[in-house]
Amino acid sequence: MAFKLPRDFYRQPTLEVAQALIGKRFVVHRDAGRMSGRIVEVEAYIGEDDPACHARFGQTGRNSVMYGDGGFLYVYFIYGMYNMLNIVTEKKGVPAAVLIRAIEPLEGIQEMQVNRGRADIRHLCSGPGKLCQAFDLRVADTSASVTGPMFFVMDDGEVPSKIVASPRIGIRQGRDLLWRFYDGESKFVSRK
DNA sequence: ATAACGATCCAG
DNA sequence: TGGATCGTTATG
Repeated sequence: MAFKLPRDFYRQPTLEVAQALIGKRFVVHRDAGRMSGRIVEVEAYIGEDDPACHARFGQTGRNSVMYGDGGFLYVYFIYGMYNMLNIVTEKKGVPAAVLIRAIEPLEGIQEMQVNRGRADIRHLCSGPGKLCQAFDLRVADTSASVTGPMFFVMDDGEVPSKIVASPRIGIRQGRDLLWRFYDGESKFVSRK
């Protein structure tokens, strides 16, 4: 019954995609092996009018993938040392994405522990910078398809019992919007 | 050409 | 609670 989410899934309105991603399984296949985990926390960034979205200054060299079709990765570098994983949403021409903020590790935990330099499973992917380090996601992965053999998201039938909405974290503008969503039952979110 | 700052994390 | 650390963007 498990199936890979098709590109049409990501073409839906961003707020719908964001909430629907909670409980889904993010999978990465590399030569090193397979890693996966359950998405438990996300944030939506939508359009040039969203003051916290990277598209607020219009199309630039960094954010151009956000203007393309949904279902592709947007990984960017921030604070001089961290990467952030986003999945582009909406149809071509609408700049929007979902930031993956926290994941419950399921497969490839040993490799994640090596990549993170930490053993505690709760500290492997409980934050957007942490999960990129755990999965070894880099800016070079930007524009890769999230419906391909290397990166994809699975619906494996698990359904979160309750999804909580809150303001987005770490931004200065746009705090009035409740565009952060997380699994209220999960112990793997970045914070409550 | 330059300066300010950011969708963070960790140690102390 | 502050420091690390550097690419991106705006401004002159």
